[in-house]
Amino acid sequence: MNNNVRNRRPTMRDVASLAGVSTATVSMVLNGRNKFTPEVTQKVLAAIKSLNYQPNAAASSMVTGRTRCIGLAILDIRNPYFSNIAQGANSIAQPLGYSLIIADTAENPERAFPQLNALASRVDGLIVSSRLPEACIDQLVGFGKPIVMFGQTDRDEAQHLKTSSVQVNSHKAGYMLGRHLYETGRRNITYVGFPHSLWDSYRLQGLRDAMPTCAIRVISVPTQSMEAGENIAANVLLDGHAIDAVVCYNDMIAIGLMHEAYNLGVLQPGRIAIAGFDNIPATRFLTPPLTTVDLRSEQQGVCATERLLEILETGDQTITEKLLEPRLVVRASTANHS
Amino acid sequence: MNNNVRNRRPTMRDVASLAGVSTATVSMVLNGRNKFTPEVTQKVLAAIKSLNYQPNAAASSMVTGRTRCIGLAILDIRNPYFSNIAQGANSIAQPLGYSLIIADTAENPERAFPQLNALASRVDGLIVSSRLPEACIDQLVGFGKPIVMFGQTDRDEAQHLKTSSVQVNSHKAGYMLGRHLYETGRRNITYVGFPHSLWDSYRLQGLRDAMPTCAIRVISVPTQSMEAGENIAANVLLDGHAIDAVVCYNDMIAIGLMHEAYNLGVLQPGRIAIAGFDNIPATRFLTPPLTTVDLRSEQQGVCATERLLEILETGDQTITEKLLEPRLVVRASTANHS
DNA sequence: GTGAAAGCGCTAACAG
DNA sequence: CTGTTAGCGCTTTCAC
Repeated sequence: MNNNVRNRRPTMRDVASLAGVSTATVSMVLNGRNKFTPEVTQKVLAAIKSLNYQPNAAASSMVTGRTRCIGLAILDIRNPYFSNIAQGANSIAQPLGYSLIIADTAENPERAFPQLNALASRVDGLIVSSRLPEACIDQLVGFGKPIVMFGQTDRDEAQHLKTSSVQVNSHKAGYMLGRHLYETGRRNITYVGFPHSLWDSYRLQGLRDAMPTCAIRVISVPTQSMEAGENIAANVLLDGHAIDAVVCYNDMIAIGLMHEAYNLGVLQPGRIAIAGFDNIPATRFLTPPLTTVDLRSEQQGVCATERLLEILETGDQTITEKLLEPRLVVRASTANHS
Repeated sequence: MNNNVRNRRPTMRDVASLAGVSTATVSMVLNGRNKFTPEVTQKVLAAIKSLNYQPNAAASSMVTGRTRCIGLAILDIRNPYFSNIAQGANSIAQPLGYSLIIADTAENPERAFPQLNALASRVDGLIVSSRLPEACIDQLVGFGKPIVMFGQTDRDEAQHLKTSSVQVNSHKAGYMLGRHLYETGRRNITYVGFPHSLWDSYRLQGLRDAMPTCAIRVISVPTQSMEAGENIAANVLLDGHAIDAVVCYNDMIAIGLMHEAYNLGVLQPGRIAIAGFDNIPATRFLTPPLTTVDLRSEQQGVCATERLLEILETGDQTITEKLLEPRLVVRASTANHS
């Protein structure tokens, strides 16, 4: 009556009694602590196999205080920039036995906060990529779970950074693209911005600093999507402004804008340069291929996860800032045929 | 000494003693069970806020036996087909308070099994999209956690389905595309297949059935990526075969192939039709826009999650099959200018 | 080297 | 309507 298996999932106690050892032994065998006699180890393993025993993660978490889950809060999993981050994060987390819980906060922006709350209670630490209200970040920090942010620039009253961060130099990214356009003779630039993003103004400033003698016209779009680029194309290209280059906040917008520009028949190859940011995989396969600045999205995911796991494993709470260098990727969309 | 807060995170007991009630009351207030006097509710809420109390999800799971997490096993989060599935799943799970744990099994195929093991122990149920070895599926089923599969076709010895499933009619998808090509006068088709996928042969058979008098040449690629399409393009287009249409296993392959075809200069608009499957967002923005068959990826994610949550909430273990209808999306890449 | 036992924080009976 | 209490399954000292 004591090693019965009933209908419920087998527990460690079932394994222990079948193997004729104590639960402590089973636990230690599973976690590879002490060395036991091969005989005991064998018996335990055999019992586990025969019962098809699966440890209960919740019970383990409760006593260890660790879930071996990490949370990844991103804006939109369908955006390749974010799915690359997720991929990079997963490539680090998975081999170390950590699972990734992904929270897509765009789905329901007004519910982002409760969602992140729920997330925070299930994970050992968080990687936060979305642009969140400061109050939200403070609250998250208040949970006491380690957080690594992308592009963190906020500081507390004493100008201390609140969390470790990974960022790519947005100003430099804009500057590199600006230089390239300037050097290929472009002087009349329109920047299609996405002011909702933290990084928007840095990219624009980089552009400006690269071509200080040129005025840059700025037009904004409400979402970072191909549709937004498509919708804004006519405004950008057909309102009578002299233009020889359009820089978009990201590749998605650029793709939509470029597509619609050809649709409208206002774009002759080589006349108006088009460029974006991110270097999403599709950019290389467009006609013409799109010039862009690679923001190392996958590497961002890798670095953030490495840092978070380091905090988790070592307890080192030092606030670090990792800065990644952008890479200019010149393709035919900015070629100059004039 | 009894409502001290020490250094650790506050527990429900801290809240209870600060509010001057019992832990049961706190628990019930939080879970919205009984109606308490407004006074008690207020005190509890105030204590929670003042301590910044956050419930411990592991402890709750242990007693309820439910984690409110669901696992999503997909092949590659960077593939828009899969990220759309994830998006659809999230749109259902998130408002109901379920978190999504995403396992990208392509990262490390030989480790897929331990990874899914770890996943299974952390979730209430699984949605499995990747093509997994049958033994792996059996094992997953053996855990006793509800599973919903995409495109499940395996049956046990008695020809019973093992899990509920959501699928899109792949044969019909192929057939619709085949009809379209046939009706626009295409007779010499090359199919660029991805035989590793379960659905590959159904799509091909659908094509064949739509044009029974035409021989279809089949060429395979090893991965479902734009690079694979790019690499195979010369083989497909330059080996002397008469061709007037190329159908690819999916849009990614088609995008790569079409791009390289223009690069090679072998594609005059309207001469050779190109088409794919999935209707990923980028297809609409290509030059020319790509004809494809929409496989309702987001809807697949929605339906699978709805079914899984239904199983979880009602306990209804009936094995169901949900069949989604594909939609042909005709665009310029198959226009006939001859 | 191995077992006994004390909880981890929470929920859900059951009493009151 | 509210409090007491018994575990959920596991890890981890601490004895043996």
